[in-house]
Amino acid sequence: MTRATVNRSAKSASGTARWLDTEEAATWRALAEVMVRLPWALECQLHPPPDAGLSFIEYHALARLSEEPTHTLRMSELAVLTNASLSRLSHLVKRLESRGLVRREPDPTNGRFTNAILTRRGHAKLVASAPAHVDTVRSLVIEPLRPDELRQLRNAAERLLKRVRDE
Amino acid sequence: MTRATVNRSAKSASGTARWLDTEEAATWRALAEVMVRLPWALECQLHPPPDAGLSFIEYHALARLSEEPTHTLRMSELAVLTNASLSRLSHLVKRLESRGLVRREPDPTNGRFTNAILTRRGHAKLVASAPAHVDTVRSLVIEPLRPDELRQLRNAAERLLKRVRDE
DNA sequence: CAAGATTGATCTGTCAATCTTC
DNA sequence: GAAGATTGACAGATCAATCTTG
Repeated sequence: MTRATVNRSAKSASGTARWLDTEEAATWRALAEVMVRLPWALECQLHPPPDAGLSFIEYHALARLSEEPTHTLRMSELAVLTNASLSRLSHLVKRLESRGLVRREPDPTNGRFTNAILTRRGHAKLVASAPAHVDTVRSLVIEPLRPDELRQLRNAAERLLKRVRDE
Repeated sequence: MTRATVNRSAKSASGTARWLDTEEAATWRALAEVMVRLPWALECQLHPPPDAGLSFIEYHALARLSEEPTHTLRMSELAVLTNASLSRLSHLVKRLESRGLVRREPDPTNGRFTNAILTRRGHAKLVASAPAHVDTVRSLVIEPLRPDELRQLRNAAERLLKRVRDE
């Protein structure tokens, strides 16, 4: 893995190694565990046996396509929207295509672009999966928190994102 | 993938599919993006090229071992502490062992258990990696938030964990 | 036979290299 | 030649099956 091109400037201003205090460490541990367990729980819910389900990222790729009036997005746009690399998305869409959930064709306007298009079957699959998935998100993320706590969570998440995005 | 044994009861009480409102959806999107980007940023920082670094879970496995007075934990205990399956941990520790960072031996007390033991080299590797990693965590998670916001984040994370743990 | 641990097949993601279109 | 996209080799995770010890 040579991911290191992505993140460089991740160093504290001082340069000295200041340790986390008890409270900070507890916060970090809780967040780190959420980052492992919550995605896992959602994968489990979307992948019921016998396995004809969707992975988390497959679900969101279909969902993003369905939000477009034309049910179409360029591969590069879809990659950004799903937080995936173009390479990952290409492999992913190839699999979805082989299942008949998505179709690809070159953009008539500009042959460099590839359009990913949600098929009828893909849309049906999404519609069939969405209610249970949304129920799970509601149950795991929304319901456990009061409205003010939800706002606080959103605030914190957006602050962290701002930092992690422009590293 | 047959992860579905893990999560069953993830359904809203009503059973009807209630959609997320705008605010809820924004919260969920922000959290979902954090769950993708933050782990990735940390992997990048721990895996500098040329790649002799540690993955996030490798780092934490070594860290957990180092917290034990004997630098030793049973495989099954370490699996729980790192939120990994025993199978995943077994593959992982085998790789760490081949790099000389960890050593395995059967528990003398009870041959069914395998002890994972941090080696001198493993400890050195951890000590060498820790400052930059902690700096990154501080920069990406601690510094962007005020103390009260940190407390709110911890509170929210722990509430979500309580729900997701006993699904 | 149950608990702890390991193994092998398979699948998905990463990286680097390549192909195509403008 | 650069941008968009794809490909193939490899690394790591999952699942199911297996091995081992008590």
